[in-house]
Amino acid sequence: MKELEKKYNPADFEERLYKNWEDKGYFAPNGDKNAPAFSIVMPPPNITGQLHMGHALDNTLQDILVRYKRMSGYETLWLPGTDHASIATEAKIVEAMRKEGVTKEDLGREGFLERAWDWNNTYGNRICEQLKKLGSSCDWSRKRFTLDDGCSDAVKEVFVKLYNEGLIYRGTRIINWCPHCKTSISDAEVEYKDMDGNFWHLRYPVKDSDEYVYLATTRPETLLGDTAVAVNPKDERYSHLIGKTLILPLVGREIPVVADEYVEMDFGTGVVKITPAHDPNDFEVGMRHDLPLENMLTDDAKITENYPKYAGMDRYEARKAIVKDLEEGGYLVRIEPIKHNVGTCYRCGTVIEPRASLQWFVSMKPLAVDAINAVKTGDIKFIPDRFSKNYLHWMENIRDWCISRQLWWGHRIPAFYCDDCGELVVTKEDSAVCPKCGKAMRQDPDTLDTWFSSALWPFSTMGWPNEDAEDLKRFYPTNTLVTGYDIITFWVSRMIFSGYAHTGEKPFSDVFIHGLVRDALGRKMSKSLGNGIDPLEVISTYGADALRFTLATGNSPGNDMRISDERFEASRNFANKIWNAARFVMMNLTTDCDTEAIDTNGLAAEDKWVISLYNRLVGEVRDNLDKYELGIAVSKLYDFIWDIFCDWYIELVKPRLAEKGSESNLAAQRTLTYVLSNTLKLLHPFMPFITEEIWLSLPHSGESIMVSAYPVVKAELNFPEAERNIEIMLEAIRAIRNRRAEMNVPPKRLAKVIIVTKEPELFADKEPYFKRLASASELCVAAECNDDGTVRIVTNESEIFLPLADIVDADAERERLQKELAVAESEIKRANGKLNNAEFVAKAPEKLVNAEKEKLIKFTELAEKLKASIASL
RNA sequence: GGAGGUUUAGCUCAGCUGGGAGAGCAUCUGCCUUACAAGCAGAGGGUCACAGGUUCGAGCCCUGUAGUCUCCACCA
Repeated sequence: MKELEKKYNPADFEERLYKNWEDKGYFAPNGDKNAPAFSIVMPPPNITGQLHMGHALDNTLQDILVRYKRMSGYETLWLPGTDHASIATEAKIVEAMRKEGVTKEDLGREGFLERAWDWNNTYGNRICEQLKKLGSSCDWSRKRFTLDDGCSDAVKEVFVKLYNEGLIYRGTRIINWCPHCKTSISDAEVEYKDMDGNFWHLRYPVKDSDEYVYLATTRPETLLGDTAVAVNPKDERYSHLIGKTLILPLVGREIPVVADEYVEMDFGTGVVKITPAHDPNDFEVGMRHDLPLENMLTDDAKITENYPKYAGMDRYEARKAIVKDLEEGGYLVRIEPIKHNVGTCYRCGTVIEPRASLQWFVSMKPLAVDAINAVKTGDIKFIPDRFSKNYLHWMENIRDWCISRQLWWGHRIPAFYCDDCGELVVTKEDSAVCPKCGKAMRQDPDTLDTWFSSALWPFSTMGWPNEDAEDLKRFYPTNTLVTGYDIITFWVSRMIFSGYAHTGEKPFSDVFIHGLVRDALGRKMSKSLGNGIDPLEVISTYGADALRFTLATGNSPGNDMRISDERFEASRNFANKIWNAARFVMMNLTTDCDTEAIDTNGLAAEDKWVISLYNRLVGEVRDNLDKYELGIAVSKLYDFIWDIFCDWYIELVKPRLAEKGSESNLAAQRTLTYVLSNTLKLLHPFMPFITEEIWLSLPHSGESIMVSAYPVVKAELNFPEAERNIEIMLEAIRAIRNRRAEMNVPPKRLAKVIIVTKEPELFADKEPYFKRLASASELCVAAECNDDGTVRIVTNESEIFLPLADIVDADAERERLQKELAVAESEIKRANGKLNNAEFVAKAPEKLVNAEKEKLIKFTELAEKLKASIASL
């Protein structure tokens, strides 16, 4: 046992405690194979990342669950790791290189990868160190990386497996191309944004005719890639044109008019230009009509050399030039400004260009079946449930997943080509020899979508594909996944189908969804806005516990939250409150108290009262935690600690603490220590540092609060009579304080307190409390009181008289009592109204009807008392 | 175009299966009462967005309207 520093200063101990926990190995599973298992895999932060509020929230919630389960006797694993974040990391490194005047091509693939690994070795661990400051109790000895050998092996295994099952294929499709990142991206990685644009209304001449067809486009430069114009086959306006030939303006190419159901007759002119290489719908039309693919853009969105006049122009530059030429050639009919949605790259914000390209895809429909069932049957639950609707909608309308990326930092696609005979081999081996001609094969240069490896995270980290791996057997499927709603499609959905497809089991049972952290104005925190609050700064100013408390409080599942400095300050003040309460308890400890159990013999009513309330709190907190209501749990702890324990209980026992050595004194010490120590345990998952620091200073058994047992409800700790006894006293004290404050009676001006009650035993021996807490000079419990010049306070259980003749204004007193009488009478009216309502009496639960009856009696008595008081004035 | 969230005190938000509206911050009043001024004791402040409906009873359930935010889809 050691003394606490006078001032709460989290910086003094947080780091020391964390190091101790880690050194003692508390974060690792405790090896108790008889206990039930509980596991969470951490959503791996990107190696490019610095800890931001989103991580802080996500990991705080996970840590709360994990610490709770660990203390509740589960063998617990929280498995951490990092994500190589292929596109984000590569972009970052390329940018750094650009400043040095070096390009990827200068370094070559090997050189670039070397640099990327260096970068990972230097910065990849940074965020893990930051997570430690937050108090995250994850098992760092099991830390994984999506690009480490084990994860890479799992990726190859899955790729080969799905390829052999025909669920991974290579083909030419329209994909989303980011001209800045120079890679394909998946549909999920496209963000649509509202932008101003135009409809350029054009006309294309019909060959050997004076006729024109009129159509509109938002991307006039794609005219270069047109290989047809389409109309609806039922459209009589154009039936004479079907099969005719048009002359493509500016290019002079002859293109056919085709008939296709895809064209809507009512939209625009009912004529659509078809650019199969640059539009997904046009691509489909092109397939049906066997149209050529005319790719008119380079990989950085410049016009290809096939069109010398525009070659090398950027797509927007070309747009201007082409519009100008169309106008000059008489092909531009008019320009109509519109607002429309434009797809952009989720990483860099560049407008994406749909582009026909040879890529690898995962065939999603067959894989989605189990993933849909899992959520429909409740095998996997979203918390809150409403997110399952989002998820299902997405899964049920899923399209094939483009997984190849034209990047170097990532898992290289395990496919090999024979340049001689064109043979393709997909294998886990690092190299391949052509089975047909025996020559060395060339590996596909592309890498996989970064989410391909994240999708396997719950089991690749536990040793899969080795199905005998210890962790896999013990901790998979995991219990809960904690993540934000913004990542359900990217990640959660893909883990779910991958889990079923590769392990035959769900990856997790519960998906606990939280919202985004926003600034005080409700804006998403972002670097570009500069409105981010740095969690590390918050930790150094207010402490990790204050940060965690803030994030856990007033936050309900799935909803966004706003945070600001005032809230951190309030949380820090709470920590300070606990700190001082603990110091007070320790100051008064003269004997070694048992914190695991309490002998309730010889306890005073207030001791039983606080223990009884504590005992109820245990049940409620556990219940809330089990239902993922973390915010509710922590606010109940806050109320109990501050209001009940500090403001009332400690104040109530102060007089007894002066009577050193008495039985009453020892009982108070026992109660203080027991309740404080166990409340700290309840609070530990939320505020691990301060609870440990104090707990270690109190009498305790065991090495650390974090491996102590989470409190359980004990039937023998319910004391309803003591609760009533104390509540009635508190009501009287509150009423006296109230009245005195209203009358501006200074606290130092003491007054005799006379209580008239039918249950005098309730107030026996209560004088010290009224003296301390209600400025009483003495307490008289009497059958009646007719003193003049007294302040009268009427409560349900008693009437209280305060002789303050010199400051009492009889008229004011009368007026006040009249007001209270009016309130009482309205209550009577209300209760009568209910009880006279036959339907209420017939249909409402009996308990409620009885409560109303009791109220009626109470307020009737109260009104009588008030009337008598007024009459006697 | 479709779906969902949200609307509660001046501000930020809780309010768990329908049974008399809560917290923090801010404001006002009085207190350095020897754990804590990062504190203590009090006070004021809400037609629970609006309109209907179900119910004995609605902040909570249903329908509609409006504001706001988000997701999905995307017609050239």
